[in-house]
Amino acid sequence: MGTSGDSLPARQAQKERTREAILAAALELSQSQGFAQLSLRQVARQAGVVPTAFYRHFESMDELGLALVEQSFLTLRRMIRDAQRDPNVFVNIIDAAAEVLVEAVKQNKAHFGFVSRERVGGSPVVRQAIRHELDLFVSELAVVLARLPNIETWSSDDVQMVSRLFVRNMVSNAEEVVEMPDGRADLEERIKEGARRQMRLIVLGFERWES
Amino acid sequence: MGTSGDSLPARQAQKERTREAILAAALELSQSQGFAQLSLRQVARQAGVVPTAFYRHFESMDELGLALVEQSFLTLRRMIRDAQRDPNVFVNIIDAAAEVLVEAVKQNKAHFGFVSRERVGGSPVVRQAIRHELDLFVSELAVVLARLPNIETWSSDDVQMVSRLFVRNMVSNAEEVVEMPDGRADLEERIKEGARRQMRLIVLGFERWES
DNA sequence: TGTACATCAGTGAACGCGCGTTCACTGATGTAC
DNA sequence: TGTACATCAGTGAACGCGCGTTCACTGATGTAC
Repeated sequence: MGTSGDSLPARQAQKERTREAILAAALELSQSQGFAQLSLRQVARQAGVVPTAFYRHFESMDELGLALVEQSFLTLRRMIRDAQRDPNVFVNIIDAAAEVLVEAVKQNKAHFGFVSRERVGGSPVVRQAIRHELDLFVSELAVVLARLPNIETWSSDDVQMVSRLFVRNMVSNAEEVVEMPDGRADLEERIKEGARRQMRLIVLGFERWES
Repeated sequence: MGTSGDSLPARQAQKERTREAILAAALELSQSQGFAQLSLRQVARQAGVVPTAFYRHFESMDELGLALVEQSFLTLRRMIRDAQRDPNVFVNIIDAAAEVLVEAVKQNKAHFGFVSRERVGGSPVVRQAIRHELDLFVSELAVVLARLPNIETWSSDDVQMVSRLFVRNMVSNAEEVVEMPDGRADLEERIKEGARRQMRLIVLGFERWES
């Protein structure tokens, strides 16, 4: 079960390539129109394939949507994993997190845009899948946060709530980065500064709260 | 130019009623499907009118969407005006705000849901109109906040930023209330408590920040 | 290696359907005298 | 008040179009011998 193109029988490899083309086509088109507004035929056209070929890969547009949710959260988790390895995290976790967030979103606008758009605007099935993944993600982030020096003494309820706030702000900031016109370094810096402030606020507020 | 049904010529009054029926139909249908997914014919059907009659009132679905944006922000502004008159505001502004927010959203799920959904998922025209209204709203709220005892000494930049955070959290909390199943008083209380905490956090954090 | 058959990803024609928009219309409401 | 005409909100038929889905198909890839 190789991940991509390693020594599969030619037929399976080609099928895999078409599947990727369909996913990429849908992701690309959904950036301007929103996934929920896409038609099966539009996606097939963009993927360079006849509409009926779509059914060899997905039962319906909803199923394709779920595959994109999965893809998007893989991207998101990779971002967190990379961030944890970044040595700057040990110097100043908040500055590093703001930096990583903005950079990762910039480089994966399609996936982050997909999540933030379809989280509220998508079909019921897709919307629910995203909410579920985000809930999971809040819990996963809570585990990471719980190990941090400033936070390790907090109650697990408080950590969960901070995690929820962080994720909520992450989503909001990702929305802003996605909407950001290209080449506006000033806007980018403002968003980063905003993200830093918000995180500091949350941590400061909670410390004082507890004391 | 009476607002509703007061002594207009019968024909105009009837036209106004049909217009309201179209707006109500679109708002209702958009709760399950999202406004961007609605067709003109669906809206006309739900409004009890033939598709061509739609054009007597709106040039296109986009124009109807803009009318709904306008309606929704009238609702939002009414909420803020009522909240300012509420005597509890002088006792504990944060608790009062959380209470008013949840109650107002509960009673206007359709409008708040419309804004939170179409803010990211709508057509470009509608999306931009909502962003513009929200920006205006941040500035308006900043004026209100600037007069509050705890805040009156802050710089206007800081007030603007706090206003932005409040509005962002308001939108997030409104989303949660809209998604809340009916009759779950426990969930409602949790959302309220969350909103109170977030507002306290923001204010506490900012106070400490400035000191 | 070569042959005969099986598999199956992608094709292309066809279908019925709801869509947005046009057009000429109808008949109740409004206006002038 | 009554009549003759104007206005115009809503009607209903018609159009061409893109849609999702079905079906029988093709031809390259895979397998058995």
